[in-house]
Amino acid sequence: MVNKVTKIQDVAKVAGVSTATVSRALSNPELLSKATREVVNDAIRSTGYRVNHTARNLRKQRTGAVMILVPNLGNPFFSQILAGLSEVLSNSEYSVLITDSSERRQKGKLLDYFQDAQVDGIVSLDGNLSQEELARLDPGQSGSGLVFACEWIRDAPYPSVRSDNKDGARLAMRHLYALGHRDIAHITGPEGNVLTEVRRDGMIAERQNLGLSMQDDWVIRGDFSLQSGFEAAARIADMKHRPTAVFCASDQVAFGLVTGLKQAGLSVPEDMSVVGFDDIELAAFYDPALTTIRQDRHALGVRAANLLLDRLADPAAHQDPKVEQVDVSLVVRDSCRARP
Amino acid sequence: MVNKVTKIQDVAKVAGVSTATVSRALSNPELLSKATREVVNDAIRSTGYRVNHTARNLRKQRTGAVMILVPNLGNPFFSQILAGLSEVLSNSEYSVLITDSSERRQKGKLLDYFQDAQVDGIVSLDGNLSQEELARLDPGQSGSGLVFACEWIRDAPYPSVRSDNKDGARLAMRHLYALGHRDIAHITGPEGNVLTEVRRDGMIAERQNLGLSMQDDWVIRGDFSLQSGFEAAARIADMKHRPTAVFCASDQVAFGLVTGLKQAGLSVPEDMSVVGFDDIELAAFYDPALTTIRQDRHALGVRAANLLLDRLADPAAHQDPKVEQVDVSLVVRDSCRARP
DNA sequence: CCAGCTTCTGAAATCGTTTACATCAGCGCC
DNA sequence: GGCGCTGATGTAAACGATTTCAGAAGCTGG
Repeated sequence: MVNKVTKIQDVAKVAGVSTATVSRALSNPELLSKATREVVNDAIRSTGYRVNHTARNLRKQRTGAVMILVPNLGNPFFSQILAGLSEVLSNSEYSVLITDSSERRQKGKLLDYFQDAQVDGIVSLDGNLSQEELARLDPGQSGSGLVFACEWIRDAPYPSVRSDNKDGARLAMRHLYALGHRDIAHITGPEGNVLTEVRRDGMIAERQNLGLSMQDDWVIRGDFSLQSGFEAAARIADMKHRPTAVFCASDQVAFGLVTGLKQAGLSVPEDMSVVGFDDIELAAFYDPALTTIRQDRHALGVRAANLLLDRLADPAAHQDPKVEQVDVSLVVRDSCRARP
Repeated sequence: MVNKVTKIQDVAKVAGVSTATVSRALSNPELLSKATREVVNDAIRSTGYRVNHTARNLRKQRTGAVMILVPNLGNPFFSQILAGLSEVLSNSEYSVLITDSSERRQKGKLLDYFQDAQVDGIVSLDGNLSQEELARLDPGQSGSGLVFACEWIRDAPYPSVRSDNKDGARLAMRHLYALGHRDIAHITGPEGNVLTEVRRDGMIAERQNLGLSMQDDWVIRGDFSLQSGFEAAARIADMKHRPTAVFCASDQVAFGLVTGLKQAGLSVPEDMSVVGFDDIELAAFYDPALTTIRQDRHALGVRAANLLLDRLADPAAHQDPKVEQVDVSLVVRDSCRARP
């Protein structure tokens, strides 16, 4: 006894109108007279009718889906952004497809996937898309359906939402400076990443502002990971002119660093002050609780989603590649101490 | 100059065959003679044809999507499971919709969403679905498209993939016992959660096995969160007969506990041994590096995805609600010490 | 040489909507 | 009274695939 699902025909029959009228009741109620509208709505309720999105999308020549491109689904950093994105998008008429870009790239399948990507819009958290990849993503040269969040592509004409990373670097450096530190190292993100560059440049700029000198080996290549912070610790511990503070490009790096330093016999904050970046939840519960730059990742997601929805709703109106900047703030905890 | 997208008609014209033949070349190549097959394939290549999934799905009376129900997208614990799920599913013909169940429930929209959920299958990481919710999810009483991962619903006839939580509890207790601990506390997950119960029961069972006594207040209600571990620390520190070791229901709880104990003047592992559960990435880089029960979250995701795909491919063949158990293991690090 | 198979292909119906166009009634106005 | 306009509705053609059904061609065996 399969409960045949009701379609627009059935509703029309019950209401005693044509399918066109039912359709209009759904999408353009203002076209109908009050009377019919009510009859139809009653029929919809009584039949328990649900619109078939596949059919609607086919007819409307769209997919009803937006894709979110995440560099690495396994990285918890992104989960809050995803939550924000999903919060907005799932209340829209779009469904949300989440895809791990690094994993697909690894399999050489990303391009195929893009070519096939049948979505109305894309939010990319991945700022390392190649020209070729972009070309596939953006077939109609319009670019209106592509929005970046968190990361972005330098000099490319896509709208994006990002944290004020430069200000983050500035805040971190000022905080350390105010505590008396003059010899400050930096562990970067991975090369080629736009966040890496902006945070590094922000740090260098602020360093010059403050009139601080700079040793080349105080900028240490990392990749945002725990492991890279851990490895950097060994190098720092071995320096003969050792910095007294380290500004890390991510909280994970900072955690790895603290652990590594401790193994090398240096304790934080007594022997070394450490500032992170992100303020992931664990920062407050680490030992020592981590002083860091707070990024509002949820807001990043929410705003990117809205940006995309605006563009999809009216592609013409939003031609300019708007860049929205989200404020960051310094969260002072226990991983920094005044220089002795 | 809009590049009109090629449809099956165009391919047919180029290849000099009917659309039916092109369609067959795509879905049932074995029905065609070698010659036509090649002609059609060439035409497909030369036109750059991509099948329109919306049209295909409409005709095939399915949605081409599976939904993943995540209790909380903001919780990093789930991201590895998602990665595993997505790895398998995105290589299938299904696209993946990820939805935050708690967030929707909060808005009272989960039921609406389910009713409307036009998906072919569902993987739920949320074991707290109500009867009503289940009923909506499972309209065709077949249940064949619903699979649980990680969590599950007690006594409900749905297939699921889960870690061997009981064994995890056993391993943790044995480890502590072997180190000489006899007074062992437990911080649980949230009430009503099936993982909470299984781990707690596993601990109690093993405690009896080992002939250990038990103080009521040694089982402390938590909720898997950092905060709850932190709060538990205060209670433990205040006990007059204080345990010498704590088995925590999650790594996050363990982190919060360690931080809280330290604030109370107790250090880990010197004054208290601590075992976590999950082995999230940070466990290795915490201070002290956390001894914990490793769950293979990626495998959980991969196997749940395959379970679902099997069922979708052949609903009849897989009627029994199969339960797959994934092994866990003890990872010994630095947060436990032999009892003095 | 023809009946009866196979094997391959094409014509056309179909999936469930939306929407361009046609129709028709009612109304105001000269 | 006839004309044009507006507002409300219906008819039927899309949207782009899959699939049923039937027919054509090629074989086999008697």
